[in-house]
Amino acid sequence: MQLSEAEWKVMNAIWAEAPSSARDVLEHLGDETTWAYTTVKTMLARLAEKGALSVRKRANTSMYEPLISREEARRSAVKGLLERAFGGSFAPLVQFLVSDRDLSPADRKTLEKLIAESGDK
Amino acid sequence: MQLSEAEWKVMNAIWAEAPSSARDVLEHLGDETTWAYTTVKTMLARLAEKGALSVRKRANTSMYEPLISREEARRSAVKGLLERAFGGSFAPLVQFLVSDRDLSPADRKTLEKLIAESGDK
DNA sequence: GTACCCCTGCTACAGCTGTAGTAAAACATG
DNA sequence: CATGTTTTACTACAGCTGTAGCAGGGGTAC
Repeated sequence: MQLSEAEWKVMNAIWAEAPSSARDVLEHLGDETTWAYTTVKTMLARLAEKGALSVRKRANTSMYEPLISREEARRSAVKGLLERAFGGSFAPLVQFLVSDRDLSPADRKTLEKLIAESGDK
Repeated sequence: MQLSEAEWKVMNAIWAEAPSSARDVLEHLGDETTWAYTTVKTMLARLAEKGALSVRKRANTSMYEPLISREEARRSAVKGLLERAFGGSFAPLVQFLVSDRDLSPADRKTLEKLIAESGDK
């Protein structure tokens, strides 16, 4: 499942705390957006319609919960990036990450550490 | 500069060989798409308009060359992914990559090797 | 029970994206 | 040159995305 930018914002809010009402989402977004309440509602409706969220009425308010996990969504997103921009294979992406001049020494350190740990598993 | 899926396809063709005519691009795409010639033309025109390509007429045919590098485009794409899907920071992405269960042993090996090499520099 | 506020279900609408058609100019070729 | 082939410039149009308005139902506080 591919998510658009606005959809990611909403899903991020819901993964952070579920179930969430539209108002919860709006509040969670804080000053990350200047959306109207109804904009959030529209996004939630679209996400529910495409199967990313479930809706359940509690009193008169709809509560939303994720039907897809953050992991799944991330996997799709990474896969999409890989296909569009890196010829579909993994190595060029990693190559790019480690050689990107925007990568700070701290980031590089993080990378090394993570890899080392993953090797230990 | 963010590129859409179709734009990536065209840019990939042009990075592979520039300058390219619309027909060159279409041929380069091969069976990756079933686009009409005019679809390629439309994409090229849009990319030129948004400053990703330059156009120069050779005889009666327009030749296109990249104005942005693959590196730049990749950087933007990775940045976009990072922001939408990984809270904007690098570590979670790498964390995800190394722990992704879709990652083959070969990929993991690649990752380790690349990191090790980058450490050597 | 009326005035207010919140929530819901619709509808709207512009800009972007994918995909292409058409008309007309330019060229190639017998 | 007349005809077929390429190429170009322009236009089209549906679906997706971002962004929101409106009308009406329900609760709440007097």
